Amino acid sequence: MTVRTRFAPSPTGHLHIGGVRTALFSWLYARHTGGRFVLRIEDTDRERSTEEAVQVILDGMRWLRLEHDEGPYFQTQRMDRYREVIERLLAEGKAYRCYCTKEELDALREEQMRRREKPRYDGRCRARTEPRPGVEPVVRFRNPEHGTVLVDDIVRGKVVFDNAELDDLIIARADGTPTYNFTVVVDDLDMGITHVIRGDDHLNNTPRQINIFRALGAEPPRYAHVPMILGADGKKLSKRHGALSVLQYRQEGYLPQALLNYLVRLGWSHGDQEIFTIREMIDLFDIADVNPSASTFNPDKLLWVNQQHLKMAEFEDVEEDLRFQFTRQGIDVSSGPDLRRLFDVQKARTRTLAELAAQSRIFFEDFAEFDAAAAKKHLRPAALEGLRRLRAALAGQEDWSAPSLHQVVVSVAEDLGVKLGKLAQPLRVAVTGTAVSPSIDATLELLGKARTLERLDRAIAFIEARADVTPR
RNA sequence: GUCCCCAUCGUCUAGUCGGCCUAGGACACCGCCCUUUCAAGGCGGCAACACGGGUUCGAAUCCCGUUGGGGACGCCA
Repeated sequence: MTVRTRFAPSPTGHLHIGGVRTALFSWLYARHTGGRFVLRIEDTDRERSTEEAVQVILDGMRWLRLEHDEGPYFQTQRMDRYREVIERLLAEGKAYRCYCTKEELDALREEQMRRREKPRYDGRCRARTEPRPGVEPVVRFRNPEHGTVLVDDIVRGKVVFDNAELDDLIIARADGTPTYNFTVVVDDLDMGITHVIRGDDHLNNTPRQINIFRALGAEPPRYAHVPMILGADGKKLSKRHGALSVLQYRQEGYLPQALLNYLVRLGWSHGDQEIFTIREMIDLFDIADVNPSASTFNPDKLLWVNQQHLKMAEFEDVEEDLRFQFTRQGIDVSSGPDLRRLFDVQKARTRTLAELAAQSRIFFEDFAEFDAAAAKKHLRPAALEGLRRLRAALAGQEDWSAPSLHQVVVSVAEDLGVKLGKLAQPLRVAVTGTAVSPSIDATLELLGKARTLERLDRAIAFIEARADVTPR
């Protein structure tokens, strides 16, 4: 039997970290087993579903490269099918029309809460045969009254629910549209889903869904309820608790493989290994190894994982997102160093593409002024002689590659009889405006000869003016 | 409130059938080293089996309870 998993988000907001992880687990499991991964958009709530949200989900999944093998299916396009199944259940007496008003149900709920009972529909319309004038009925599923339902969950183990705890849930609203717990069952059945991998918050829905499967004469799929991701406050991660849209992570310069790596380690591990390529995740991941306890989202670790992936990344792999960062930060990369070379130099020193772009601005644009602290410390009269000699040596330099430039700096330092640091730091501040940059030879190479000389002149003039030294 | 789930360092986790656990790794934090800056890297430090009962020669590992945390209880998904 081929494994078929699915990711079934509802387009009512952005796609956040929690959703991404269940999508990842489903995708990984399908890939690991050579199965199929289905994408389904659960948009039966017409009030809250939007076209934009659908697009955001699709864009997010594409960016993450969690490609689906089938779909996206839209529930709104399957209305006829749901209606057909509802009619069938009604005809077979497995569902019935309920004429209770919202007011009545609210009162019932309130009363039950007051009596310290679990709020649930009491089945008062179960035996009703006559319509009630003026009330459009909803359709309720006739849940078994006795016995138990066993959920044999892959990550939770066996969980038993008492049917007496469950009530007759609404499967069709007064306007005839079907509701979640029902459409999920019809879809998972029609789409041949073998493994439902979803958030822990659905565990309580599962016995109801299993009962509907049985009423339809079908065997339910296997279930795997994965633990939730909690925010720093220990509460379920949601928009209010710092759950950012996936695309937000793209904007902040995270790599999709790093985000996925971080997420896969939340609730799953393979010995002491922290960094996984996508290939390794596919090979090693098994839904049965997911642990059952909830975990807390830790932005610091995500940053570290991203840094690790950035170090290993190939230019081709990140080029698109890197260009996106430059554009986003208003940096025109059309004139300046080769991006590939820049990336290779910078990738080991930054944690995100956003940082990488920000720290690379000086290779494309002139800086407005020297960083005050850096200038005060390094652009002093004592540095003048060294900078002048460097200016002269570099002006005559033909081979503008890092190794040769390194030689130039080293020999000037030797001539001067100073340690490299004494010369390199003033030079760094002179050409970048700050005390922080890649190694000085790589910095010069990336800057190019023209920019380097120009900035050296400017720095020399700056010191002369400041120290009131007569130019020579 | 009722039902369901969970419980190892601040956080993510290792912990195969109970003995190899004086509880390992990673992030963060703190030192030191390396060093042309910042990083990266190397070395070291801090830090946990929630509590109480059992079972057993032996329990972080099994059982029960307590406590704590989370989730669900919609004509939302």
